[in-house]
Amino acid sequence: MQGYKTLWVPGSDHAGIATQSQVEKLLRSEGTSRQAVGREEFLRRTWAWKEKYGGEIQNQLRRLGASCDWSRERFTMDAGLSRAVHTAFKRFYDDGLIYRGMYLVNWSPNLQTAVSDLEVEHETRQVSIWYVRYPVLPLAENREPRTKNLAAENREPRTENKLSGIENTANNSAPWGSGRWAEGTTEWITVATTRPETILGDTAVAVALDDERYAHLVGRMVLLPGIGRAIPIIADEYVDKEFGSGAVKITPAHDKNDYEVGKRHGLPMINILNKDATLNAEGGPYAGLERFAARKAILADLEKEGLLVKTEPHTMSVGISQRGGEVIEPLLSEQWFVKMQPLAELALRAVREGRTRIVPERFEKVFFHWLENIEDWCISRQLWWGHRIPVWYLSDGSFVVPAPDEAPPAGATQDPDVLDTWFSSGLWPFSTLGWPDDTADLRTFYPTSVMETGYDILFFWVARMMMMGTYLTEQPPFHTVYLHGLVRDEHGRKMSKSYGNVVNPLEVMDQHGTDALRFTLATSGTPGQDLNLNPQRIEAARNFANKIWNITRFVIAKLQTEQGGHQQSAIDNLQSSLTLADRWVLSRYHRLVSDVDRLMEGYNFGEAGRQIQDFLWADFADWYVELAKVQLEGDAARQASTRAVLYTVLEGSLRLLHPFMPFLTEEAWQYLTEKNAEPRTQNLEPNAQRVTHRVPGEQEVADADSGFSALGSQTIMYAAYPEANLSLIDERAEADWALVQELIVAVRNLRTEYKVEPSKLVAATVVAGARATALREQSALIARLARVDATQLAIEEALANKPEKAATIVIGNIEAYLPLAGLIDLDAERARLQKELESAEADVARREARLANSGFVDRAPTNVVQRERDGLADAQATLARLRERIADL
RNA sequence: GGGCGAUUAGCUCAGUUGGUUAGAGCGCCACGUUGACAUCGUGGAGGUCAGUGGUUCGAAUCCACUAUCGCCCA
Repeated sequence: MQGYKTLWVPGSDHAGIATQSQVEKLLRSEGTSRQAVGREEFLRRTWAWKEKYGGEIQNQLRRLGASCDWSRERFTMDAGLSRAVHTAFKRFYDDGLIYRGMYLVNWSPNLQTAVSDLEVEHETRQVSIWYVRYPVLPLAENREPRTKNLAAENREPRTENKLSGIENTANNSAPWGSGRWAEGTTEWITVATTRPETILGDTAVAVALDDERYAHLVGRMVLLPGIGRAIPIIADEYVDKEFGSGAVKITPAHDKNDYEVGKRHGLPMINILNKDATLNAEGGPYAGLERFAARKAILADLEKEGLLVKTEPHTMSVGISQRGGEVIEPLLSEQWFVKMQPLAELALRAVREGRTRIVPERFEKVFFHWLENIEDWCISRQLWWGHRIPVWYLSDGSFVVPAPDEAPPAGATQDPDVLDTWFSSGLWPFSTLGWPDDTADLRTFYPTSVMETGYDILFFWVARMMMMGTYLTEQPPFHTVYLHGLVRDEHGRKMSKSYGNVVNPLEVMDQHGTDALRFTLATSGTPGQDLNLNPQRIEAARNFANKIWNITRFVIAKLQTEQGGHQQSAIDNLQSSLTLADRWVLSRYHRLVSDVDRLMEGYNFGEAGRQIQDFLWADFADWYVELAKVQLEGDAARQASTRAVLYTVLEGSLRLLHPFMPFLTEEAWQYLTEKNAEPRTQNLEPNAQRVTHRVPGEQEVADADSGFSALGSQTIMYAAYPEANLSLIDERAEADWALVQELIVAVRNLRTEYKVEPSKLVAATVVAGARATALREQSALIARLARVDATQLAIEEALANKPEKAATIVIGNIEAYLPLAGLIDLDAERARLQKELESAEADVARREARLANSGFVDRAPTNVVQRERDGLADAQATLARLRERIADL
């Protein structure tokens, strides 16, 4: 519509975890599992599942009328995009940005895979904190702890049981669980923990550096309950002496902070968990138990051994799996990572330097904060559905990363893991256009222009596209990120299947129409703000659609001439013969076009839509259409000009509204312009054909006269988007017409107050002084719209004898009298006028006070002061006339 | 703990850089089948713009603090 060459590539990612979970669920229902069917069969089943259910979003998009290029639909697992993934991995690896290592990662026991930091949600929970005392070994028996560094030489977490040779040396050999295990102990240190089961993996007890309570114990050894391992007491800056007992157990393989402490002190890292969160052999007597069962068991034993000092309620934040919902387990394992810092720097710079702009701007701060504190990205997933990591291992333990077109070495085996789905989604802006090949699409459409998505995936997706795109293509993938809010239910609750408040867009579209849903979604909120989808609002939008349809029917009917033709005409040559109402509606229309343009440029789509609705309903339908009925009773010239205005304004408004309500406007526009022999756009607006080039990076259509304009008469999609003709914005006409409207509304109001039957015509005398001539020109309209008998409507400069028994209207210097025979009660009329008088007095007083304030007169802009002066003059006139009238009565 | 957002009519929400008496839809009241439209029309009621303080000639709008709700990050 504006002549830009645009492309919207539709498609979807493979949603690795979610999809695999669904297919595994399906397999379970068949009594089998992915392990049982094997990788190949599992992938076959997953592709089949994807073919069956994967198109839902695409179907919704199609129904919504999204103008995607469906011929270019992409899927992250397509061959082309997979090659892009492989290429990107290779590039990052060769450049030293991808590495593999044994680190503490977020482990999802349900899904049995590592997940990234972003896939862990934090939930505040009420838990218990247990105080457990550990026996401190006598000085003589203080032994060197087993020191073992995790580092390179020890990749696999230790899983074998190494308890042999270590038992309780506190002068007794009673076994664990006997209730006498700690007998004879004379010194203790008490630690506080929320996870007693991890005691089994402790490799130290730490106290604060400056904690005098424990200073004498630092360097001593304690005996680990349940296991009998001797571990040291160390001092570390990490410990907060105010927290708990001031002494904390250190479990480097199962806690992020402990991991750091462990690294600082060279502590062994003992992994006590299996992949399914049951305890492994390191769990000693608790091996084989599930983590929470183990917790119970060990607490019971601690109690029995007299080691449980106390239990307190505690509030803490727990990491929850975004997909699985279970508690995430920090687990030491070998994974692939992307070094984030250098990539984050690129993305940060792009936004800081304004090469990419985030709308609304406040999200830039969030974006900066996240990227400035980013940690390396764990990209390997222990899943089958996804892009298999392009790394092959040789029998000697070394590995190679071949290029996509290189064959892996014979006999090598590929890494069994797949990449995080977002790794491939992060390449979307260019992988879908053919990258890494230098394709015509890539040259034409990359970098893209506007990335529009929900703020909830700013980090997951937008930041990764920015980082990966800027690194791999040396330019930010888009110049603008437009973030919308999330759609919630009518009371602001998140839509969820279990809650049953999910709105199915397809059902809404069946019920109220696609345009109603689109218009509601587009106009219910503001950028970046969540939107509560109110069903009543959808109905209202449907009613609006119906209104437009009826307006269009009316206009089309009025375009029929006596000859049976469907007459449309341009307003160009009619300027001189336009009525005040015509000039008013044209002015309002061009003001609207100008406002909509400004709002759209500023990404204020909702406000733009609301203004179009407001104009069409309140100005065009409620007023102009009613006026046009009267004007169409005039002579041939008046009829012709009225038709021209009706046609011009409606046709333009339909184009203006088209992005919001594409189906209705297309249909209405087709009917309205049906008999068009040639494109009307040339006549409608002086600049309508000009193809502009306003957004940097957009591709200009080769030639404004090619195809584009020729198709303009066939579909509204190719018709030019309206441009405002500022010369038609007529302040004077708007002000003059506002007075007429005010008069009409005042008469209607009086009719209602005096309970005049709607069908009854009344008489009226208007005294308008200098405005009389101008108002007289509108008398036919006033008579019809106010339901005044045209033969009994008098508009005078002045009136010698004012009617006694008549209801009075005062608007500034204008008075109107309605001699409502038999209905006027003078007392009631006086009381009514008295009320108006009071409001006018208040108005005058307020304005006088403002104008008496020298600060206001001196410092406010002149137009504001002038408006105040004009308003005061009007109010004073109203006041004077009301006083006069009341006195007369 | 840090940050962000919201708080405006009974409900759901607008209100662009501060500038007449704060708007819309739905709901409510009264009236109405006038040849576009009852999925409608006409008229109306309804708000100390969460609170306090400040800046300003002027604050729903800017600043500070507080309260409540929600979200993000740690």
